[in-house]
Amino acid sequence: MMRKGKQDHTPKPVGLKDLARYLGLSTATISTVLSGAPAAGEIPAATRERIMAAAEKFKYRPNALARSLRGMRSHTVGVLVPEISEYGALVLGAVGDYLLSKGYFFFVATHRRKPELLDEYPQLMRQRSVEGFIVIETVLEKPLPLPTVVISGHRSHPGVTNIVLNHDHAAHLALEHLVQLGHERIAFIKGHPYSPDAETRWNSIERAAESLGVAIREELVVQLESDTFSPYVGYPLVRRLLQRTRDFTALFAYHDLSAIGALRALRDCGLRVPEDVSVIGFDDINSAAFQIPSLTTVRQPLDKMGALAGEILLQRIQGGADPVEVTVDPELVVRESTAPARRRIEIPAKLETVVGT
Amino acid sequence: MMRKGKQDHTPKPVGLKDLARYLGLSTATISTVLSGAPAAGEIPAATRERIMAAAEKFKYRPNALARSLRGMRSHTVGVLVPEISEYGALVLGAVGDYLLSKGYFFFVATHRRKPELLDEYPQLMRQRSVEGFIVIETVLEKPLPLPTVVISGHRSHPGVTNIVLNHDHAAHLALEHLVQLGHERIAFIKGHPYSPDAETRWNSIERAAESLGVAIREELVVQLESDTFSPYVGYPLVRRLLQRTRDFTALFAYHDLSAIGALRALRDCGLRVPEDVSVIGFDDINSAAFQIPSLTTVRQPLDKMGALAGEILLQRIQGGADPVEVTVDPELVVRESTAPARRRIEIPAKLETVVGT
DNA sequence: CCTGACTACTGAAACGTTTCGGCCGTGCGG
DNA sequence: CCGCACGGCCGAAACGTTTCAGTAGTCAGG
Repeated sequence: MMRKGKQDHTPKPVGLKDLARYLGLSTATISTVLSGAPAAGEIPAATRERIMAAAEKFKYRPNALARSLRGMRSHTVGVLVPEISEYGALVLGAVGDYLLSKGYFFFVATHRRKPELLDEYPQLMRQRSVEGFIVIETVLEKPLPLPTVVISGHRSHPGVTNIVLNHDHAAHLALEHLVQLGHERIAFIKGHPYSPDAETRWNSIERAAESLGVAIREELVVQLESDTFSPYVGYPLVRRLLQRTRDFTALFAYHDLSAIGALRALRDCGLRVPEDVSVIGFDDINSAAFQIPSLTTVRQPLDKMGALAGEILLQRIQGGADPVEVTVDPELVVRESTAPARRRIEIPAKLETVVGT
Repeated sequence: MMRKGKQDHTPKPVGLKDLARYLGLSTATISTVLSGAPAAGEIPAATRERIMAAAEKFKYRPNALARSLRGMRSHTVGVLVPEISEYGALVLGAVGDYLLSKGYFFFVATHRRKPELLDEYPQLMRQRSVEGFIVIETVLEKPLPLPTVVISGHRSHPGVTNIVLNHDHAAHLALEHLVQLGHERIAFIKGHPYSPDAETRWNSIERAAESLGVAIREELVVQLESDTFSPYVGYPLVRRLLQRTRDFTALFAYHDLSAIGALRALRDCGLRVPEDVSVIGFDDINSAAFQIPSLTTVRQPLDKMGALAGEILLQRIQGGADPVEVTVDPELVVRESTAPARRRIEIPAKLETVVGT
């Protein structure tokens, strides 16, 4: 079914001039009153009310473009995100709610990790007069030309505020949990080389491991490569790991996403979680709780981080405080995918196959 | 750590006037050339190149606000979405990619299903001169004052284009699959009363059921109520259902989300999927494939729907074709959560309890 | 030498606000 | 009756573009 052509073009919206003509006043006066400028105090209440009433009557809506052009304040910020994953969605939602509540709108651009897009979008946004940037899960090669708040970015630049998780704390929470359950041989999934969090978190894990007396064994560490943002990221990796060795009782994944893929890979290889292998994830995305078994994980307060990013950015835009780094704390969420380590069975080599079946 | 005050304010960007002064030309000429207006043909190549070179040299970037104000074209659209769920994220990503590729930017607002926000945001967006709206998964009470494309909205309004799944086809695919596996007693999770898709889909299910000779039993139908967008939506519902009766061999959920919750509820009640109960979802969100068991589902081509919405909206903005409804086709994705129905065990009533244990 | 056509531009208005300096009229003190 | 202060409002510029109607200058044709 089809309609033809353009429908009735919206009737030209009423502007300040129309009101001025109607009221027999100048646009200056009306603008002063309606925009609540301080000078509005000099206008007698009677006139003010006349103006209000007329504005109401004709449903006057100020044109934001003109206002921004004149005032050099656009009340708009740009949000840069690699893609809208479940992680990104949570942060984006929180950022958006905060900004909207403060009268700011925002442009979103997904740069898909392409350097040329990551270059271009901020430029385009600046042409559109955004007042600042929020950058999610993205490595910034150089600082942007406006106030910027980066979530999980991990790169110091002059003029950008980083919001980061306390990874030392996070790594410690997770490993401590495993150690308390008696795990000693722990496998790890490291993050993608391009993931800003990956390196930081890995360093934290190394530190935590050392302080807890856990050995990190080369042969039990695998690294994410593939670029999809489905749980499939973890799957082939863990399959390959299991082909090499099954000599571990716990797996600490980079992600909930990769942990979920790992769950599946373990099961497909005949291993039970958590009886044979404990799995712990990271992030606490919505679906983590609804895996079978439900996923033990380290929660990042993504909503808080998003709201915080919005708050700090607006502060900075208004020329306020200008923190270089803000740290938020993780939380360990224990569910079903972790359990006491299976007893290390000391078996004479010749019996091993028997027990293995 | 803190820095003080506002840092070096971005140096005033160069404008047309600056170029004009530098080149000894008028802003009119420069604008004509740089914006590629048809009249640029009248300017000799030598001058054109001089202008280009200067623009390049001073990194001239036209101010989009001024351009929009003058030209009454903002190259911006507004996107309205209840919240950024996994469903919304996929659509939003696709919409965004399409729009960005065509030089459009977009504002996103999450109305959280609050009527007052749903009223207010379109107004605010119009003040910001958006040229049209894309509305996702939202019931529109009245048409918006600009070209509008609605995804999964199901409400006819003059001037709005609906993009909808072929629900008849979808319902038929799903039920046919179950019937072919021998299922006769099928439980259903109906959508929330406020979900635009819910009613349409339910009607389709009724039609499909009739044409396939499947009886829909009142006592096997439950309806979503809660408003979270985690898989938890399905959980308590299915628990309650199971308390009433276990006399069904398959469950057709409204959602993948609710299906995932159902998986968990079934397992918690000691039922195996798919051996005891087959489960089929809807949407095919990313995590559907990575449940254990992986979820059989009816896929909605969300990315396609998003891109389509963008495409149609831009067409309409340019005064082009104006379809009232566009239908896209679902696809059945068979995974592990469905299997042949367990044999109906004909039991004398007196033995029932025994068998039940 | 005048006319007209063409080339290569320019001037200025317009888009819808905000804002600052100024202006007019009234009332009061002197 | 004059001057001044003040209340109440207005004019116009400015924000950075686009675009339309010109207009100087050149050149060919008559």
